[in-house]
Amino acid sequence: MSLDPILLGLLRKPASGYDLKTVFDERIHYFWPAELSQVYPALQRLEQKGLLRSREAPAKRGPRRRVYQTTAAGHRVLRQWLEQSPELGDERIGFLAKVYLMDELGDLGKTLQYFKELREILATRLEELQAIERGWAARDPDYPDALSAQMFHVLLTLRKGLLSLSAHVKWCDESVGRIETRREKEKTDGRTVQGHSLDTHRGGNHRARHVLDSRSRKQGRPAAR
Amino acid sequence: MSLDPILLGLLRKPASGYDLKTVFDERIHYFWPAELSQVYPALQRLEQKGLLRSREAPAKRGPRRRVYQTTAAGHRVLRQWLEQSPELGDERIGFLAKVYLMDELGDLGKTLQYFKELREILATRLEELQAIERGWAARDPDYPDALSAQMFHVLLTLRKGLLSLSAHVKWCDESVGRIETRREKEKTDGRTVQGHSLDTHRGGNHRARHVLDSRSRKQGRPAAR
DNA sequence: GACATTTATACAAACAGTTATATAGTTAGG
DNA sequence: CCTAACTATATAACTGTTTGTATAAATGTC
Repeated sequence: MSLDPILLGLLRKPASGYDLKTVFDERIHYFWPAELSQVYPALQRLEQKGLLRSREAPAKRGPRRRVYQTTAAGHRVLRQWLEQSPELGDERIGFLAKVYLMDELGDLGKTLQYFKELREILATRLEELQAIERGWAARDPDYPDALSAQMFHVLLTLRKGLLSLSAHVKWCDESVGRIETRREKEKTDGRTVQGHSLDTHRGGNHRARHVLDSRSRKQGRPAAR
Repeated sequence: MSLDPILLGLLRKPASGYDLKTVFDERIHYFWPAELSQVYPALQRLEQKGLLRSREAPAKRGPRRRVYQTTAAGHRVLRQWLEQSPELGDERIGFLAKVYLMDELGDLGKTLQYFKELREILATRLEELQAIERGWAARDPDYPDALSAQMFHVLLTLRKGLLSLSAHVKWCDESVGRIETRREKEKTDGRTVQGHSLDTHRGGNHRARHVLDSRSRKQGRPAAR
């Protein structure tokens, strides 16, 4: 998927490209970041397709504003997208890729440091979301009841962030523990722990195999994602 | 970041583009999917830069193979990348974007159905990872001790997947519960729950504001990611 | 009045990734 | 012997995203 359906969803109420960028940076960036240079051409493209309409709007300060809004056709496209079944999509998780390859450094101390830094970054974002939740609760004695349909759906996304980030922080803590234990053992064992080859978990191959050894492709291919 | 450092990491042992695609589809795709049509040009580019070297290799079956391997320069670049501090990166979570906008459908039943389907997809992937972990444990009485440095790092990434997916499944279950409760209330209240506007959580504005109303930009911008 | 900041739009260039297609030798089954 | 499936490489066309730059009006402040 692309930015387009998100723009159609946000433009149920009129807004300029600049307004949209504000919203992306305040709320949406947690699950879909966007740059102005991506938003403006997208708005023009969607208007050409008839999914948005625009008008000049009086600018209180600064240059003239162009304000966009979703058309009936746009709403149809949006609903069509919303009714499709969920897909996991192709996540690219850079910080995990690094951990996967970090044995290259041959220094568990570096891995440990990496996890400690990562934990701080994740904990900071977690606190950010917790502050939002506390804010809602503080202002609304009935929270989390009596929310509008819109806010109810926003709450569901917020909960995802909270649960997900908590799990990530726990993972970091667990990893720090595992690394420290392993380092202890390295010292006691005289720093020559070699253990099993990477192939061990792939079945009892007598012929030593590297991670990259090729085998049946089709079987290994991921299912529909 | 891009595919490049991952290729440098995997090519510490020689492999062809085809071999690499196998590895991506078997192991790496959980955090970094890649297509052959992306791998081949990348290998050529990295060889031109002197980070990889290649040679023709005898093909046991099929056409001639070109086998790549990381050079000393490539290892330096890889280590440089590995030593950089972790970054969260720009995750794009399509299934969350949908939930965020799903109030458009005006039908909580659709949202409920969506979460039930999502739960199944996530639970299936979770079981996939649990099976891998069980496989390791079954074949190795000492598991998770006595792993090679490489396998230890792979274990850390596996644990991330397990904790992360568990949290996602719990989020789905929690959401299903919230939605069912809310639907009950809708019936009892005579299907006219309006609740608060979306602005409520943003502070006590007397002047009604929409999500998309523009406000100070710089403050709202996300910090370094 | 000079300068920085904010609001606002736009486009070019580069980078990253996906989909589709072409090619061709090898192996296994019917 | 034919064909399907597998192994293997390659490229073109496209889509999506990021980075950098140009422009310009209005506001605030030293």
